[in-house]
Amino acid sequence: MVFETSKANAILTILQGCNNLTRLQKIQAHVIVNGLQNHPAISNSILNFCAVSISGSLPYAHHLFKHIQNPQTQAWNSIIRGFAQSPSPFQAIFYYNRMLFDSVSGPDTFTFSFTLKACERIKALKKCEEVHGSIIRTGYERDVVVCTGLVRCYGGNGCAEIARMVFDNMPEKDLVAWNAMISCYSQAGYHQEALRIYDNMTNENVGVDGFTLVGLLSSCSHVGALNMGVKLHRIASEKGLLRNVFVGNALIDMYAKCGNLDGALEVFNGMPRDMFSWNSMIVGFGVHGFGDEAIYFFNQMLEAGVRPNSIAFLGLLCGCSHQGLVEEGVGFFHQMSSKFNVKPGIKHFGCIVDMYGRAGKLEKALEIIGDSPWQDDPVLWRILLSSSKIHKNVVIGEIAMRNLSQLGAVNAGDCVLLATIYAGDNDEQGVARMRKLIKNQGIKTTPGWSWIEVSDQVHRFVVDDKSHPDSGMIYQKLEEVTHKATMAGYVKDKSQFIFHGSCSEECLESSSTYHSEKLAIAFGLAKTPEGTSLRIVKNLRVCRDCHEFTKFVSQAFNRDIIVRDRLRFHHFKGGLCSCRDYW
DNA sequence: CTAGGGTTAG
Repeated sequence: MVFETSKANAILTILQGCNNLTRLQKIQAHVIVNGLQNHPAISNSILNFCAVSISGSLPYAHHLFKHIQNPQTQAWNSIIRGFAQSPSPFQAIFYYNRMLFDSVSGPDTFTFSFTLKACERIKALKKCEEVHGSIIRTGYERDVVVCTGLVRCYGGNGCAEIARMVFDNMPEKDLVAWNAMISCYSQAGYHQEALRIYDNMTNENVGVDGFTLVGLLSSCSHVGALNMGVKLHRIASEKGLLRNVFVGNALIDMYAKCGNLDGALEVFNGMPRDMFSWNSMIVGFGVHGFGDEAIYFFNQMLEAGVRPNSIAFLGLLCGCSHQGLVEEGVGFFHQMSSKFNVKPGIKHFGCIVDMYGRAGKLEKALEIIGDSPWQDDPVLWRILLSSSKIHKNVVIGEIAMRNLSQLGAVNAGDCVLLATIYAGDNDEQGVARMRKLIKNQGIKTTPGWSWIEVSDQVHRFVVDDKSHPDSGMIYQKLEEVTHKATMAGYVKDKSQFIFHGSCSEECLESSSTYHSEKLAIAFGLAKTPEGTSLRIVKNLRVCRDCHEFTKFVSQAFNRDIIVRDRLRFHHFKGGLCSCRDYW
């Protein structure tokens, strides 16, 4: 077929400036009048606009595509890309399959990129592996962009190790590829690995941008790596990235999660803000138990014209609950639906149950669960059990456990909580029953660990850890620390296994010796200058013995020790803890 | 002459 080149070129130019569908349809009429509807570049351009542009129309693109005879690779790419970024990415896979099996046009790097995006979004690991195979067969496995897509796709499907293998095999890596690897680790929870990638990166001289910093800062938040975070803050400042909201928000979160709310506030005050910025501040105050501040920031957010979403309320309610602001919390809870049109989710109900429970109103907490749509979920019952522990209430504790049991959801932590309640009631048989339950039912325990950051390195410890290179020194130091703490008044909880108030799942892992945070504390004391604060992050809740230990250590060594456990922050200072021994 | 990487909660 012969086309009139000058007319075709004119139409292509007009198409490039097209920004809405009505206009496109007028151009299309023009195309038909001139007999150019089968001109490849023109039909591709129209198709691409419809499939990809925000003002396009995917259903219309779908319609157009059906009428193309023998679509070329570019046309397939447009339709695959359109569906990959649409609410139904599986359609992209459908077109990819058709392209491979029914079409003479072969896939290229673009095809693979878009298809991988779709696999990532719908979590299609099998398809990802299959596409990976095709990439190797067609010889595209050396392409940086395609490999970056593979890294993300494997990472998003929970295969960080395979993502890393693809990454390591890339013949050349640019900044985007490095950033993808960092965010893959960070989102998969491999925070130490994410931070380690940064060291490799600096050796390779690829530079750093906002994306790099955001991924790294997110990992710093999770492991409480304040020193590293501060270093990244400095880099952001040098590179003029402090006005980048993504970077700013990641910094706010990092400071808040590392227990430095002043730092968070300082960043917050010096940047353009969006909903994330407000939420990070509110959540930050909330998890530290500063309800008044969370409420203040919530109101400021409203004044700034930002509509609160469910996360803002989560932070707000968490703060109210930990500070004991029951009336305020319940008020906000009702306003969620009545005033802000935010539907309370299970987590919000959890805050309310916790709020009443913590305040000692256990019957009211029980009533809330009964009125909630989540009686069949273990989460709320578990919170009730935890409240029963704080108030040593055997009756409600047993009700909570019975419900957990009926749901088949009893875990080791639950048994420990109830055993602790029994122990406080001097019910040795009750404790023995819980111990037996765990043993006979083979209930799984979560392995406990603690992180501590010393200079730029994050060190991780488990119970009775001997794997650290400085292990010998650490145990020696621990003896000294225990001795000094004892001189200050610490009495070791000698009972084996959750008697007389020990209450962490970590107590199940070992009948004696040292929980992970004691090792982290000893290491921190040995490796940091006198007077500096120690920051520890652990994945389980602190047990009574370690809590007492840390209080006396903070006094004996005159150190602030900030422990972030699974649920909240404990600021130890001068022999006292900010949780006032309620947790 | 169409690609790839970003923050809160969980």
